[in-house]
Amino acid sequence: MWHDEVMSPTVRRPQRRNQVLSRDQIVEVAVDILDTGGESALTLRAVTERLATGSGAIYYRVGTRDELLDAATEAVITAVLMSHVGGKSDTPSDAITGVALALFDAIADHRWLATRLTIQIVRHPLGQVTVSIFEAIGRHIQALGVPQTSWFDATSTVVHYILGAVSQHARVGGGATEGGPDRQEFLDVTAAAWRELPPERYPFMHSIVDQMRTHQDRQQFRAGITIILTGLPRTR
Amino acid sequence: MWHDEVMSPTVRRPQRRNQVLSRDQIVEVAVDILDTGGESALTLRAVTERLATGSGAIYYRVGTRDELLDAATEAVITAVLMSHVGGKSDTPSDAITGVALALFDAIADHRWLATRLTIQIVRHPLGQVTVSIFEAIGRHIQALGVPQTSWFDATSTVVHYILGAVSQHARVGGGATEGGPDRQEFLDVTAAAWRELPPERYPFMHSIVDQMRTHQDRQQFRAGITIILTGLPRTR
DNA sequence: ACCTGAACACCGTTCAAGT
DNA sequence: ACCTGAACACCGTTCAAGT
Repeated sequence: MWHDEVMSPTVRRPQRRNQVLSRDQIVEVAVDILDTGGESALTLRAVTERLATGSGAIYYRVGTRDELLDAATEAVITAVLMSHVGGKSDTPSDAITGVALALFDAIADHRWLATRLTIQIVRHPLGQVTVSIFEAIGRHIQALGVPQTSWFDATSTVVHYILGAVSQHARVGGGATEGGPDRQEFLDVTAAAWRELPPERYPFMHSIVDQMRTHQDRQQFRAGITIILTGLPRTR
Repeated sequence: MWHDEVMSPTVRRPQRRNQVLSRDQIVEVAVDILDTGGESALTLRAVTERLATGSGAIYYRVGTRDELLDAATEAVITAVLMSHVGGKSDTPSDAITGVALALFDAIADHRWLATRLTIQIVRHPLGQVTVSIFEAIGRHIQALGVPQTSWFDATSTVVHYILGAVSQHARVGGGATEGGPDRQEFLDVTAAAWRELPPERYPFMHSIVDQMRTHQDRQQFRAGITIILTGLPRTR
C-alpha cells in the first residue's frame, strides 16, 4: 500500500507539478471549469488549485482573468472551425449551414460561450476569433456566386445572424437533450406568459404563441440561414 | 451666508434625501453611470454614493447588481422602441429598417448595452426585452406579405441578425462620430494585420481587406437587413 | 414599510522573494 | 526564466438595527 511512495520516490511527486506550466494547460483547465460550473466558477483561485500553482503563474503565462476567458473562447472556436475544413463535396449552401450548425452546437456544449463570444467581439471586433469565423463562412460565399463587391457585406450578414441566433438558443436548448421535458415545460410557461400580455399592445406575440410553443431551435436556426442565403445577390 | 440654514431649517435637508427612493430613480442613475464609465464603473458603492443612500436600499428596491443591470437594459430598450411606434406611413420594409437602426444607434449611445443585451437574452431568452423587440419587428413582417406559418421564423431571423450585428459594431463606430479619425485608424491597423495573415490559410480575408477598410458600419448593417427581407418567403 | 451602514466572505491583481 | 503565495484594495451581499 504505502510501498509505492517509498520505493519509487523519483517517479511520484505527490504534491506539486514537476513539469513547466504551459499556456495550453492553463487554458484547457479554464475551459473545463467553465463547462462544469459556468463563468462564475472560473476564479483565479479555482484555476491555481487545479494546477497546484500560484496566482502569479497564471499572470505570467496568460495575463488577467479576462484574457484567460478570451483565450478559452478562442481555443474552443478555433477547435470547432478546425474540425470543419473537410467535407468538400457539399454544395456551398450545405457547407455554410454546416459551419453554422457546428457553432450552434458548440454554444450548446459550452453555455458560457455565447456571452463571451459577444464580449470578445465587442472588444476585438475584427480580431482572431472574428477572422476565423469570417474565413470559414466567406470561402463558401464566393462559391455561391455572390458578386465580389458584395462579399464582405454578405459574409457579415451570415456571421452576424449566427452570432445573434446562437445567443438566444444558448439556454433554451440546454445541451444535447434537444427535446427534454425541461425545455417543453419552459416553452409552455413562456406561452402562458405571452397569452397574459395585453392583446391590443402585443397582437403579434399572440399570433405566434403557438408557433413558439412547438418550434424546434435547430430547425428554426437553419430556416434563418436559408432565408439569408436566398436573399443574397447572385450573378446568375 | 449662514442665515439660510438657520432661518428655514425645514426647507433644506442638507445631507440626505428627504424623499422616498424610487426604483426608477435608481435605474436612471445606473444608466447614467454605465454611459459614463462602462459596466465596470457600475459598483453598488458608486450607486449608493450618487443617491446618498445605503446599499440595502438598492437591494430593497431592485435586487442584486445583476438585476440592476437587467433593469437598466430593459429601460433603455423599452424607451428606444417606444419612440418608434409612430410613423405609420412607411412601407413595412422601411419600418423594420427603422426599428433596426434605432436599436443600432442605441448601442452606439450605450456601449455597455451590446454585452448586456446578450446576457439578458441568454438568461431570459423569451422575456420582456425579447418580447418588445419581437413585437416591434413582427408587426411589420405580417404587413410584408410573409405567410402566417413563417411569421415566427422570419421575425426570429431579423431579430437575431440585429442582435449579432449590433454587437460587432458596438466598438468600431464609437458613438456618434461615425467617420472619426480613430475609426479610420483602427480600420487601417486591422487591414494591415489581415494582410499579414498567411494567404494560403486565409485567402478570403485577403480578398475582402479593401472592402473592410472602406466599409461604412451603418450602410453594411442596412445591407444585411435588405438581404434578409429579400430572402423572406412571400405569398405573392 | 423603508432605509442605514458596518461586517463578512470573496475576489483579481501585484510584487518581493525564491529557485 | 519561471514560479510562489502573502498582502492589498475592492467588491457584492447580508442583516441587525433604526425610523
